[in-house]
Amino acid sequence: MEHDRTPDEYEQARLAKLEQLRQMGVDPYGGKFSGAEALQAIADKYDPNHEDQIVCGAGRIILLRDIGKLIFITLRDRTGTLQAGLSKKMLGDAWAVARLLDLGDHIGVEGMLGRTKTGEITIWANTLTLLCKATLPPPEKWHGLQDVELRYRRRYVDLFSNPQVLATFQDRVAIIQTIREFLQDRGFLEVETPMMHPIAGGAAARPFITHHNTLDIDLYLRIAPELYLKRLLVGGLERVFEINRNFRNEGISTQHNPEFTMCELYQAYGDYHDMMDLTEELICLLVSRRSEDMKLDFNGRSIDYTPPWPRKTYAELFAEHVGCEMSDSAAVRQKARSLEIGEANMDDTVVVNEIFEHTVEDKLINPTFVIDYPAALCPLTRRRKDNPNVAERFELFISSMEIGNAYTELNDPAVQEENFRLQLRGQEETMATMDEDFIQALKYGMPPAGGLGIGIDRLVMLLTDSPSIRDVILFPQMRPTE
RNA sequence: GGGGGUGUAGCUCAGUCGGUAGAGCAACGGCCUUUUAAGCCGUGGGUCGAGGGUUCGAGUCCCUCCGCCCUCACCA
Repeated sequence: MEHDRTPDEYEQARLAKLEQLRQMGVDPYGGKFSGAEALQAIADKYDPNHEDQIVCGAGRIILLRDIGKLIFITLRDRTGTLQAGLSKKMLGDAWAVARLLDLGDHIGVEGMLGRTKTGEITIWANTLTLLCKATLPPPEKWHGLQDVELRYRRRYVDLFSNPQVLATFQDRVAIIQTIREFLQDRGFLEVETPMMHPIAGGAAARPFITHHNTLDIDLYLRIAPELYLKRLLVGGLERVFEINRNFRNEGISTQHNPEFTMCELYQAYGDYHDMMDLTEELICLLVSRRSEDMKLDFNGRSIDYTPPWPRKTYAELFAEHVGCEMSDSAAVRQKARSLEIGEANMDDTVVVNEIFEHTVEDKLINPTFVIDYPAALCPLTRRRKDNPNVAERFELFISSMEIGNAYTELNDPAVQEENFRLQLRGQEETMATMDEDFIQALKYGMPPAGGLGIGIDRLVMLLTDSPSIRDVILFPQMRPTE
């Protein structure tokens, strides 16, 4: 539909100008433009005592004021904005080009760096080079692009018309860079493991299925890199991490996108307490770069990241917020019924977890480590030595969102194999495949280790006060338009 | 999948009780050599998301469908 659209009056007008430019011998799509300095750098070197500096800049026209024989243009590049003054007298033949400029075009100008009567730093152009004629108009200059659907579908327009959106994605880049540096400083090696898995493992989620023609096998887009990163532990990469996409074929919401970015890391000879220390240190570092007092607003609420963060056991939080012990099966069942949880066909552990998710998680606003999960929920986790029903696992909650998930990794191949068997029982065929190779890897010996996963998108949401995951993913998944 | 909201000009938005479809920006034409979201004069621009229904008459009321947003459910 988009392709068949007949040009509207706006596009027609610009196409007509484009044709005029071609007839004048001007390439409306320009080419390499050498010598342009960053606009901010140009503005910075303005010197009222030397208004004879010749400078060269390029950018997109975001505002245009036509005063007759003089046109003022606000140019923007990656560094900022700067005014260009185009006068009929100074441009000569190129004045004809100037008169055909529109909002959204890219141009390059060269000329003297000066000021206007009102003090605005301005490049008084001697030459004007058209670098790209835009044949569709930008959104309204006051409000930018507001329509949420269009913002996601045409993120390129969102980015150039809403400066705050660009700033958020620049923040995202900086955050991820800081995470990389933090981990590299601690001796973690960044690796890339397969995105296409013959067996979808490392998490319980419905995978996307694809097919390799030559091998004639189905493959799954990975739901987690965990099992491959642990193979690397076996291989001797004692500190390893990966920041990359996971794919889960599940619901879409303000906290879920089918593809999302996860940072997973593994540290040999560590445990989940080390992972808590590391998580707290990392996130506090990120927060400290954006906040003087370790507080950041999210969704209209102030979140206090001041360490140390509480580390409370699952059982403790359950008793505190639910009002009964999780071991009290009768009370737990009664509570479940009062929450309208269909508990009849569920194991006690599952019922407890349902109640936990309904009752406890939305109370966890400031960063909180929930530790020591029921072992039955954690097939990849080592059990506590003093209590085999409890797994050495934590989840980090901030603003009721699960931000991190970590364990002391299970490295006993026999226990791992048994856990897989229990997990596979009763599951759908597509998800029920034993990863024999992973068990084999464990048999060669995986050092005891702490492992951690941090949901990067959700973390960026918190750090940039973005209420939806779509606001921190450049191209969120949308239903295609027909 | 359930519930709620929303869809009007390129963009941002009004549109009352059912009675000729509106504004700003943008566009087009004109004036203007120091503007600052430039200003002034003039002109054009609509499948009111799609389809059906009620009505003398529907942007408005009803039904179906579609997109998007929120929310619940689902979701180690």
